Amino acid sequence: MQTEKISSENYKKAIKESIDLPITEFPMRGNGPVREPEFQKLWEDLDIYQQGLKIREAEGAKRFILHDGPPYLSSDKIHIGTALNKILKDIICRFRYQQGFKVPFIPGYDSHGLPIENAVVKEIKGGRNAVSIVELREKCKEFALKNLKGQEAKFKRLGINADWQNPYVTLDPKYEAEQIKLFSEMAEKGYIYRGLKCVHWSYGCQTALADAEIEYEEHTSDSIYVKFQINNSSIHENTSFVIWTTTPWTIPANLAICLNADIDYCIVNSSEFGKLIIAKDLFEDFKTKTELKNLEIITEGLKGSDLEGIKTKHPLYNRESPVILGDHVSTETGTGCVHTAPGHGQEDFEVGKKYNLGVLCPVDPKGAFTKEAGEVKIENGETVILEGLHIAKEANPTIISALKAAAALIKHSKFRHSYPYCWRSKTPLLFRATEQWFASIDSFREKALSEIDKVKWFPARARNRIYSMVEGRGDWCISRQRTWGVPIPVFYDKSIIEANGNFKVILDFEIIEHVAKIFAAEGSSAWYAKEIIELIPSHLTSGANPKYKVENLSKETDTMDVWFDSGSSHRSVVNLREELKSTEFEPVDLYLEGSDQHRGWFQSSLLTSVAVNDIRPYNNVLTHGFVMDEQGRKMSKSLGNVVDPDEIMQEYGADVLRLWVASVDYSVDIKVGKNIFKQLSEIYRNFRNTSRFMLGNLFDFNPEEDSVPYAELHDLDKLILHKLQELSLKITEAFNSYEFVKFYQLIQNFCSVDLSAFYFDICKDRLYTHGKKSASRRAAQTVILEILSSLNRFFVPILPHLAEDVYQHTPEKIKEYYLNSADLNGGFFSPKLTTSKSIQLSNWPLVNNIYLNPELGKKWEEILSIRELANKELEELKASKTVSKSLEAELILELPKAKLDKYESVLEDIKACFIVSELIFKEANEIKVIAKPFENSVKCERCWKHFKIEEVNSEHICKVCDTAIQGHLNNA
RNA sequence: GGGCCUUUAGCUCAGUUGGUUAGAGCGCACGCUUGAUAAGCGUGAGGUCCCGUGUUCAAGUCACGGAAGGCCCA
Repeated sequence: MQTEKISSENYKKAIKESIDLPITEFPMRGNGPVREPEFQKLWEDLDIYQQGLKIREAEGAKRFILHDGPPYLSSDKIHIGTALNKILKDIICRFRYQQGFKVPFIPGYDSHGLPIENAVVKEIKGGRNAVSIVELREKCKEFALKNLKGQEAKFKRLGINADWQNPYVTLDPKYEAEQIKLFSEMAEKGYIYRGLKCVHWSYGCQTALADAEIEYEEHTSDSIYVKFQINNSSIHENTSFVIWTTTPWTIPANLAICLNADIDYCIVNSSEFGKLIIAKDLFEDFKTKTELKNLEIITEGLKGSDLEGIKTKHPLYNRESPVILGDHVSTETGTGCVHTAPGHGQEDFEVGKKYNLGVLCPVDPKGAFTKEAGEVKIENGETVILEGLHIAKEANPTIISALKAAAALIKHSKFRHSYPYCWRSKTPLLFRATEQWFASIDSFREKALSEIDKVKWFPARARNRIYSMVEGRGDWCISRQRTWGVPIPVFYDKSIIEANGNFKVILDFEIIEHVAKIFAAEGSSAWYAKEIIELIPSHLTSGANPKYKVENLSKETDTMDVWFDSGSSHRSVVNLREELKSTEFEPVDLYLEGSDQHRGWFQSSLLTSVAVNDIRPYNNVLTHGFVMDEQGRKMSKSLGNVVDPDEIMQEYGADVLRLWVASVDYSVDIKVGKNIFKQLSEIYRNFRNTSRFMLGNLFDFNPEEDSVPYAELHDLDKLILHKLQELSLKITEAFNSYEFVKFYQLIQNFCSVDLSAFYFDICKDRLYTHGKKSASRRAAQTVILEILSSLNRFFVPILPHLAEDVYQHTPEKIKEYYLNSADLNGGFFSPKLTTSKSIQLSNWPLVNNIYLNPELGKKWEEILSIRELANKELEELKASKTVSKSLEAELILELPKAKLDKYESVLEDIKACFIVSELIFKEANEIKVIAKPFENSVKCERCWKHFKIEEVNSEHICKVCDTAIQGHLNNA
């Protein structure tokens, strides 16, 4: 041995050199915007998605299916809400994978519908009529697929792990083919019918409009008060109901007068018009508006319900207009007696259906009266045939004149109000009853409701929301008068006119089967591109006595509601894709969408699935709220508070965005903004630094050789392992119930309170100064590796890039250990893996029961509360400037006898834990901590602890440090 | 206008069946450290529990009314 020969110079040099500071290349800052794409490239090169499936396949794992709801392809960018949605899905899929499930995730896109059609038409010179339907649809397809590429790039940038090679798109020919088969099956069961519905109609464009295409503008209408005289009633002789309307041209379509059962009506005597019935609350208003003199109420106390069934005479025609009741009638304006024309208003239509009034809609698509409007006598005694008169031009003056002639017009004036206009032709809109296709909900409503109760809803209140919607909803109008959609595959036989005046509908399942084959091969544009004869199996149109005569047929021009498109995905995707399908149709594990989808996809999927599969399409449904700005207000361009996920990723990276998703209670609306991301990036950095400290202190650790058995660990080590297991339990529970905000709070607390401020701070002495190979340092490293191996994997679902970064900077010896230790916290990787270049394929850490030690936890809870007291005392001491750090102090701990006995054995641990140089126990009745400067002590130049002079050598080095230095010099 | 939902510290969240002085982490302020250093440690200051009324010995918690905000409808 050369010990005695070690020169004082070498010894002095070794004081610093022998200190084992952390060594790692792992950067403090993530620099996500630059480095995340590098990790994503690695994953793509390794084909992590397919790899994962293969591993689980080899293990014979159970499947977990989260079926993606398709975002709409109106833009090549994604909304922050869409980012939230996809990140949540990704977190869940990654977690389920780690738990051992086989998790196929097929991303989807919704590609048909009005907004795309409109955006495309806007770009066509000469408007929509400048191109053929097939050309227009081709442009729509190109537009949608271009946006798909854009959105896909954003989703990948978010780090979403999915089958990007094979997404599903609703315009995919196979998708469309399955969709019309589903339609056909519903029709076969008798769930599809053709009926009337009131729609916003633009006579300028001669088309029905969707809500999004309506603009409201100031408009001057003819406001008229009209009396409807009661027929042959002994009770109310010479009495009339008074209605008010701003659309005189709908008077010919009047079929009833609607009152509210609960409103009070009165009879008013007028010198000019006889006795008039109006709502009592509107008497003053009526008097003012009509400027009628000498009005007086002669009878009151009549309820609407008292008047139901009275027959009045239509002022212009020889027909009756009965008094009916409806809840929509109010006393806000008018007379409380509502002119009811079922052909020209949704509420009128609904109430008319209830009373079986029928529907009269004597207006053609161009806005002119039809023959049905009949003829009226006007003021000069002339009879005018209404047919051909336009409702925006001659119709109103003519009707008003006729009402005057019939002595039914009480008052005519002009009325300015906001009125719906067509966004394109800028003409005022009308309500018009039109023929539409419907799915009859009543046929399977009960079944749908009972299936709702078999689904587990997160949060639970979602169940009530969708239940009441399905319970109360009317039939589903599935047709749209649009070009960019899946055609409704039916024909009309023009040679046969049915009782309702329409052509006979040909809904032939054999034809649809044939059309589906064509769609599957060529896409649904074939409906427009092909001749009718090509769309029908030849044996139905040929021969001596063909079933159909092609020359008599015409194609349906309506397309399907896009909710029918996406609502078919259980059929077109789940039941079609090899990796998703089951032998019998089975509900998938999870649907996860925004809360607006209660009325949307959750419902359309449920309805079509119950209709054809007789079962719900999902077993669990998770909903999230909407993303608001930092004040909790809705984002809008005009407010300038829109948060673009792309900008966030450019500034902070995807992981910070993902951390945001995990940091909030997404079951309600959530807030987002600059300050929130600033906060999050600080938390993210804390996670990095926690990981960095662990990596740095494991640089020389070989788990195979250096690990210290549990029994030989310090109390403090056992304590933190116990806390790690508690954390693991809670985090796993939180993930299982999709409560990621719990993960966020727990992991944050653990990293900053339990690790950074406690365990790590205390361990630094051991790690840095006890000597590389000392048992105490190896014990701390053993524990730190346990923590790292768990934390690294906890981070994978939420922060996959950070987790990968940590893994890539993990010392090789440790990576080998991960790969070979199948028993490390449940196996770091699958035993089926022989190499792993990525942590993305790691398994979820299992709780290690050996480490659970509640008794120890309880003991240390007490000590930690004393630590708080000690810190306060030390702080005061520091404030008095007598010491500048706690190692310069000594603590006197006064304790009751019982605690004294308990703590005596771990005195060294407690001293380390308080980070002081001297700790003295004293017996007392009360717990008390006294801090004072450690008098007459010298500082060990190496570990900075203070000692009595006789405890250090001539170089002012303590015994522990001396041993470490000797060890260092002997190994050098 | 209707249905469903939200409101606790600057931010993100806890707060059991009503029961001491409403908690945590972060941020902030002040101090320490310079051996996790564009880091780390300690201490401290922050609350009209959205408002009002009621029930109760006692209300963040229960009831009723309202406000603001959100989603879906009309």
